[in-house]
Amino acid sequence: MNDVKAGPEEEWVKSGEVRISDLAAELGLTKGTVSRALNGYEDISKKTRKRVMEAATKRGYVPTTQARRLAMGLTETIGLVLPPMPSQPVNTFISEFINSVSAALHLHGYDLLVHSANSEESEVEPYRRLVQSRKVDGFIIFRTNEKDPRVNYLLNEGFPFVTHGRTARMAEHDWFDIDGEKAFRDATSHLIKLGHQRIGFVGGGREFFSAQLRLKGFRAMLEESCLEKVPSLEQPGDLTGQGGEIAAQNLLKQTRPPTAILCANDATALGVMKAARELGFNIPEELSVIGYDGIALGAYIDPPLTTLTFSIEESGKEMINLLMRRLKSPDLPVISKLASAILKLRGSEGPPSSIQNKNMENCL
Amino acid sequence: MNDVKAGPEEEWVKSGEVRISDLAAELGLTKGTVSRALNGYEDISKKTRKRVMEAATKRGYVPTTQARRLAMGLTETIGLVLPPMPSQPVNTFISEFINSVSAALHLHGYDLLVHSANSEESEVEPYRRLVQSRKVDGFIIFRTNEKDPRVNYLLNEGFPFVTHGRTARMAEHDWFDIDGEKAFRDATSHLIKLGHQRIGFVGGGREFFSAQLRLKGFRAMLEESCLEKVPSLEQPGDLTGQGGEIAAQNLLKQTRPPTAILCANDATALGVMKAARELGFNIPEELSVIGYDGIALGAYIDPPLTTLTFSIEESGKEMINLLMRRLKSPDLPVISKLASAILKLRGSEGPPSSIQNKNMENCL
DNA sequence: AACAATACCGAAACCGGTTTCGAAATGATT
DNA sequence: AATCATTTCGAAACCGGTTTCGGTATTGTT
Repeated sequence: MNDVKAGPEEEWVKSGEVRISDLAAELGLTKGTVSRALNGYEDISKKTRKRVMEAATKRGYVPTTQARRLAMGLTETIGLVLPPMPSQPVNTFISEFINSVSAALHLHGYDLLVHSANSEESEVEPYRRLVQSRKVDGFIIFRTNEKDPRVNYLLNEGFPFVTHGRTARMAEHDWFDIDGEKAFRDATSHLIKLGHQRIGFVGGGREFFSAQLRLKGFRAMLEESCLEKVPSLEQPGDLTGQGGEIAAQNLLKQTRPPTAILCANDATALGVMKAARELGFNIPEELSVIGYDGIALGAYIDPPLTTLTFSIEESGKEMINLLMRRLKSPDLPVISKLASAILKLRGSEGPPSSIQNKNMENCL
Repeated sequence: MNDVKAGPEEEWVKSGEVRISDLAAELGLTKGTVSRALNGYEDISKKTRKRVMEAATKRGYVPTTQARRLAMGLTETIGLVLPPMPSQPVNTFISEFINSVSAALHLHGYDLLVHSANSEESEVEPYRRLVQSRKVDGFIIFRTNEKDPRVNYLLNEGFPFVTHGRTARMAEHDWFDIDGEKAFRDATSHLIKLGHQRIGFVGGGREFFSAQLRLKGFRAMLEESCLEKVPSLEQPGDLTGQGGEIAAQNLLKQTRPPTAILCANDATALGVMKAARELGFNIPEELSVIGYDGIALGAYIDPPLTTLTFSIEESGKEMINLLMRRLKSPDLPVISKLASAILKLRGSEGPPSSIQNKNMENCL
């Protein structure tokens, strides 16, 4: 039933074994002619074109990618270098991102080359290798740092790329980003409206530009609402669960702990929630927690994690659009796209238990 | 400081712009000779070899991958097709897996091509395309089904691949797998030793072979321990959080609900825990829950999820070993590797509240 | 019917490497 | 010094396509 019934006379052609020269010989044409016929050149008569195309589909001819690419001088491949992963908690973002980028590239006939970075060598080394060996035509870069060596290298090389996230040199390259500043203004505003006056913030490392922008949004909304900025309520983190735990301990052991904590991402938020539980804080009654990333599993914990979420699929699509444009016309001016995150209320936040009433009407 | 100080006389050579013919001309050799010198052929004098290699490093020569591959008739690329992802909960496995596979491939000089499958076309279509266009030399396949069309296609085609997970035709192809049967025997045994007598099981879809094996291990240990097999305690799932919720409701609303639930994976377990909370079951006092996958973030929920875990990094490494062996010698007999999972106790299981004492000593 | 314009295809170069084969140069042997 | 074996490299084919250029064959013009 599953047999490959290959009779003795029936020649079984494994797919992909027919070359363009075979086709040409079979048709009594030269491979140049066959190539032009298949690629829609105008100097081929309708009759021959039809003959060629029929023979091609009949014989199952598919051009060998390597040869085509060599001849045309392009790789039709985009590189994506994974950051070294010391088994970070919630990397669901990465797989979804890869998926969407890959799908978007496929629509343009491009392939995705995923490369891993080992932590022993310089961050730009993988990029250098891929550029020098001409394995890719461009790069997708994510998790940008403010001063990003990868960006510096590629800009210097004049090599096409687009980043997910802004950098110090964002005026010089195409980028896509989520408006984290606005997102955290929104989240902060939401907490303030609930009655919170002491709000903690757990950031990412200073190196992550996006984490800085989130902090900026947080501060801006505090100021706008006439809440004093308390330095001890701003804790650094590292975008991991463990970092969240440590930061939360620093926040909650204070004599006047915050009634709410904003976290630079969901992994951090999970760590914060864990620490809070261990210190006896009920969420959300005694402590509100809000994350950022919208990881699906935040909906399965108790209480479900309120978070700022955005469409990864759309991110991938947009980035590929930017990159394809750049590949087509390398000299076009730099453009960028800023998408917004939305606050997804799931239950880990609420009004503070002790409502410290204070005149919140106006700043004056 | 970051300037590229390119004096007027200093020619700035963008990396990768020097071809083998340039090198040859510069050295007064032919490109054939240069090629052999660089590739360690024995018919090159030490003197010229040294001369060539020095010039190569000095000029920063790196062979163009496309040309090399075309000439050598191989792609040095392995394909990995991502399953269509309707934004599943806990896909942290995938990104870690990609990372480890990519790193392992890199050691062998291979690249990883990640392709996405859209759900509208047949499951094998992406594989067919990659094979026909000769973009890859082999495949990594994961999440196998018992009757797997991808495996059928590739076996039929005689195309190299290795699977993560067994299939009905596992005698015909190389595979790597975690011994899920043993893992679930262990987990079941652990629960029984804790005193549980009514243990529920939430499986994966029938199509996932691995889920079937886990069920098998569960049943085997029940029988070995003389516990009766209660059909209503075995619920189907789909390896998602939502599936876990539904299954848990079916289990916990029974007149005699189980005191423990084994889940085919962690995503399912999260759904089970959510449903249990909503139905008022305390974990682990009134209900023990055990998952499978060892996702890092299971440690951050309350209670931390006890789970069966294994090294994804090792999985990737082993699979690449199998695949490289196959590529080198296509006619070697099929081999496989079975690794074992370990039970990671984190706190979501414990003795049942009402210890239904029954003679557990021996089966007689 | 002679000539120009157009349609169509073959021939060949090319992309940038690798590999085979043979010839020249060198060294060893007698 | 003549012969043979080795070492070393050049020449050329090849991988499988694409693209340019030029030459027929065909059509259109007067």
